[in-house]
Amino acid sequence: MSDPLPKRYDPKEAEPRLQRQWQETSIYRFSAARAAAGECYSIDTPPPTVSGMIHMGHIFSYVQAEVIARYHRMRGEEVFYPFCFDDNGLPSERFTEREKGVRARDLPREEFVRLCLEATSEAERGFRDLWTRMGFSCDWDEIYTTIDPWVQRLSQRSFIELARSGRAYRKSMPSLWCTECHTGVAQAESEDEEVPSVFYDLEFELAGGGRIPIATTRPELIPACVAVFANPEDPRWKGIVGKRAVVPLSGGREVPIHADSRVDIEKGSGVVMCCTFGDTTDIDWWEEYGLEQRIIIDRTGRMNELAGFLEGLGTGEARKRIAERLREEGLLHGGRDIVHTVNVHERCHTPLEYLVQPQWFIRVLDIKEELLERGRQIAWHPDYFRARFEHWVENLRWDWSISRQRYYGVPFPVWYCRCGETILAAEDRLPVDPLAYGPGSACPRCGATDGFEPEADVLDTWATSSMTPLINAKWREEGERRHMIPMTVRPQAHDIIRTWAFYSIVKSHLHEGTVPWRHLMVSGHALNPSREKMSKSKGNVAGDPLAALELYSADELRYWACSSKLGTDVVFSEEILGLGRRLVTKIWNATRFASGHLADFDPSSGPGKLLAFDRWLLSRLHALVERATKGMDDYDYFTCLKETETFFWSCLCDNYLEIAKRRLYGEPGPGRNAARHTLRATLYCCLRLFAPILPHITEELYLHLFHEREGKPSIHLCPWPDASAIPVDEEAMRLGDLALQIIEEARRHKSESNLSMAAPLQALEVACPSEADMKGLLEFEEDLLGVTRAAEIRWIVSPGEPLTATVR
RNA sequence: GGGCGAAUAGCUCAGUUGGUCAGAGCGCCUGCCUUACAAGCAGGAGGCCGGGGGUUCGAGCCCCUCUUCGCCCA
Repeated sequence: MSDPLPKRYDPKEAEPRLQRQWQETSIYRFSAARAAAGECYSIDTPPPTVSGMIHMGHIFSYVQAEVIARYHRMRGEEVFYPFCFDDNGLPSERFTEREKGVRARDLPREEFVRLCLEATSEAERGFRDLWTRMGFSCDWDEIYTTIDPWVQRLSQRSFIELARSGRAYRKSMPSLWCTECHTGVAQAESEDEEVPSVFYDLEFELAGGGRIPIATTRPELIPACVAVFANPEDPRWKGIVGKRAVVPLSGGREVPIHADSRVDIEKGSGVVMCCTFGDTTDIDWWEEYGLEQRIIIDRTGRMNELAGFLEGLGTGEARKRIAERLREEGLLHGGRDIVHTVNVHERCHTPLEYLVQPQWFIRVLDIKEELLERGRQIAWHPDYFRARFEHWVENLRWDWSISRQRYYGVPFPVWYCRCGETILAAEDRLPVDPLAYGPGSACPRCGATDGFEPEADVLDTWATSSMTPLINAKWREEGERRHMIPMTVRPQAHDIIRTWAFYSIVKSHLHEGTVPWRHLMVSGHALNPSREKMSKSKGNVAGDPLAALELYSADELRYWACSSKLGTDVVFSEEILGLGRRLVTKIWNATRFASGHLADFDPSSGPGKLLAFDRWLLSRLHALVERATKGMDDYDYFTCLKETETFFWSCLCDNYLEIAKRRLYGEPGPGRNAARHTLRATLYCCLRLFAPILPHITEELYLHLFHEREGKPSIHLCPWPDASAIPVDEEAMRLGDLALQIIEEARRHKSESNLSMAAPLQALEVACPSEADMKGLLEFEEDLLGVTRAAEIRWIVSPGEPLTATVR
């Protein structure tokens, strides 16, 4: 046995030491062979987006998943817990631009990509250090990034397969465009934002004379006006339908007036203009009524020559300018300040435009039902988040746009021949960058061998990161892990249900005809003390994990991350961290005490005859293990933590330890032996129940007190406690609770008399409800005398009355 | 406008299928150096479980409705 434990636990010294030890002995290494042979618990680790922002939200969500990983490892399952990064795409580009002080479009593409690789790999080192410092038990040998060549190959293979089957298609059609980022975006990357605006009241002239009022928030789109609409039910405007309206400031250009029920009678004047394209209704009308297409906004958000005198202006400036002109012409009758909802890009909050560009899409609108069914085949934790997914799928109105007019990403393995043919790369040439290489074969349609135009766009990052379940399974790669399809669980936060979860379900459905995972573990957000979603930019400890690790131990931060039920948002609170510190200290002190009494104890000698209070504690422990295990099985680490904490503090420390002291300090004998056995078993059990959440303190204490006899090199390789191996004695449990009431009364008396708990008592008089209970309670007498310091207990029976104890 | 959560002690939250469920921790008050722990221990005060209806022998728990807050989507 090693030296006695020091009086204080020093996590700053112990945690890094233990983390080094875990790494050196590779205790978390994944064994593919064992996994294929037995039970594999596979985790589709979320690859964090490398955008330089590591914040407490990461810690919060990843700890929760990590705890579950540790639990299943202790259950004897082979845990596949890789680590990975999503390091290409817009967020990484933006990060690189900030970090390196450059702008992508000012640099040669290759140069920019090189800078991106540099910046992201630096950021990844930061992640890795933090992950290690938090004690995360992922297998660093199973690391990948979404820009790794083999991952690119896998992503391109997915695209080619979808293109071959017609599931992916290229089409020039109106789609969402960010004029700030110069790229198309998908519906999932847009969000609604309330912005103040002006509702302008305009007038259009009618071709045959007369005027009609039209209200709009976007007068700068007037040059793009291709029709005017009124509601057929609107009595005010029955007369104008079928006539033609003259577009203001257009030199007399006329557009048709149609009736359509989608016009809101209540809003504005009840007459609206239809432009190329102001909103999705404009797009619908353009298609259904075969309207002209007048594109006046270019990729950078500036007005083009079709906009006449507005040419060269941005939309905001154009709006002001045209409003002035309309007022001069007497066609503008003022405006009202309003707040309305605008569709903006989630990354930069720029209002999105609808531009017509050739884009690749993955067709999903026709398989909504199948996707909903896949959603139902997954066990969601908590279950109510499934509704978010379903709601999203039901309300989808665009196919998934996967073209990004950017630089740093997985290239489309595609060339276009002059004859119009789309040439897909051959499988054995992947990964391929068409900007650097040709297809390596002749055009299958016209036989041309050169003059191919490479696709310059890159794939949406989600097109690759949606593959993570298949990347983990090394899909159609050497060493493919078929048994990991589907994976066991995807842990993620609730904000990316519509993106990551949704796209992953799409890909697994299309490629493998199955769900990507059996379970989906959805965590909430970490909030700062003002209940806002956290961000490091706020510059406080609450947002910065590295700053927090200066003040708190990894175990304390983990305690905080597990201090609420899965799925709920939680405030970063120093108070909760304080509770974590309290618990760690308590565990240390209790074990230090136990260690003094267990140093020379040989558990193999057996428990001998257990006393009543020993049986009471073990029965309570049995119930605890059942509840804690059920919690963990249901992804409810919080219940496991709280139940264990309450048991440990109250049952074990406050009561049992105090009760057993007399025996532990006493002469060797059966009573002492039974207490040592009970204490050792209970403590070892509790440490293991705490181990997934508090891996450092429990490891430190395990190594000190249990390692030698239990054999396993780490508590994290020890088996999770088995409730069925802990004896239950219902009667001892019931009577033990009654006996505690006697102790309570003695304590109350001492407290109210301002006496020390060590103060002796003359006598306790205990009135039992029945003769039988009295007989049962007599078995507790020796321990009761010890803990209350009473000289004697006088037992009487008061039939039918609740038990009472009185100090005499 | 639709969906999903939440409303329980001053604060942060537990309360599994309706019947010892009126709970925990923090904070507060009163004591206690008790041979692990004063970062501790013992004791105490604090709530008609958001409002209103209903079902039931019985409702934080189920149903309806209203109010407030948060998130998601239009």
